[in-house]
Amino acid sequence: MATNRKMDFLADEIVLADFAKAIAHPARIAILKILAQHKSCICGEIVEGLPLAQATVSQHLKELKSIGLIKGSIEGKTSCYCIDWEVFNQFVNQFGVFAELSQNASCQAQSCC
Amino acid sequence: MATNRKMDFLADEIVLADFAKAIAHPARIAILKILAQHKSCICGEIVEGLPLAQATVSQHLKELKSIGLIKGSIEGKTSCYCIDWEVFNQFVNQFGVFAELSQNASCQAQSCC
DNA sequence: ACCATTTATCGTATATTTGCGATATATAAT
DNA sequence: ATTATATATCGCAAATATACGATAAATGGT
Repeated sequence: MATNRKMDFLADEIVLADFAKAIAHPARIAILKILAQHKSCICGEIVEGLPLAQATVSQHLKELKSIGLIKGSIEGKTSCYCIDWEVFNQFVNQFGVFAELSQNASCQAQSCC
Repeated sequence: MATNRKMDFLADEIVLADFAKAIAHPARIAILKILAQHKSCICGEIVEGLPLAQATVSQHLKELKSIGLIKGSIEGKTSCYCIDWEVFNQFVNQFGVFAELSQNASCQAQSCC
């Protein structure tokens, strides 16, 4: 059981779900907020700002980076991260899909809800 | 290990993460798309439209309902679901938080990324 | 060269999510 | 009342995600 059915869905559904999954944790939301506030690269400050161990924060950063929401680069002894706003906005705009579908809907009946 | 640190975060971070989690699965994205297209209550048609067993779809519907993204009501022999657009839009608007933080940021340095 | 600092990765324990068959429940039709 | 249909819930197996100590790797300072 619990065989992975992910690939039985449409590509854009998977993409949007993966984006949602990337931000589906308060720590990752908090990281994005910190990065947005600083607008540039801080490093161990992210660890300081979160109630989690360094290893855990590093793991969350990796996840955000792997989906492209943040960029990272090594600056000497430290690592710098920042939000890739282009990618971020691209994802957020995806939510417009639902409103579009809603407007094009042929059946407008509102029978029960 | 893996003790739940969720409550160590801010309320709005938890709320946004929970919303993201609710849509962090292609099946639930697909369900929302179907509901948006029909704009009203369909029932077993959701099961028909997905590559998953009825029990599994019912579980996904329950998750979307529990967070308030969809509403459901029983219509005789069938169940009807539809998107709660008020709640949906409320959540989507939350993403504006990041852009706001970014604009208010005192440190605008873009040293590395 | 040695040490302190910073960050990434590994290994592992635990928690949560996902998927589905089986079954319960509720209604409609006969 | 019996049966068929539609949906929800239960119980469990498998898959993923989360958290963190330990440790590795890389750099800068002495």
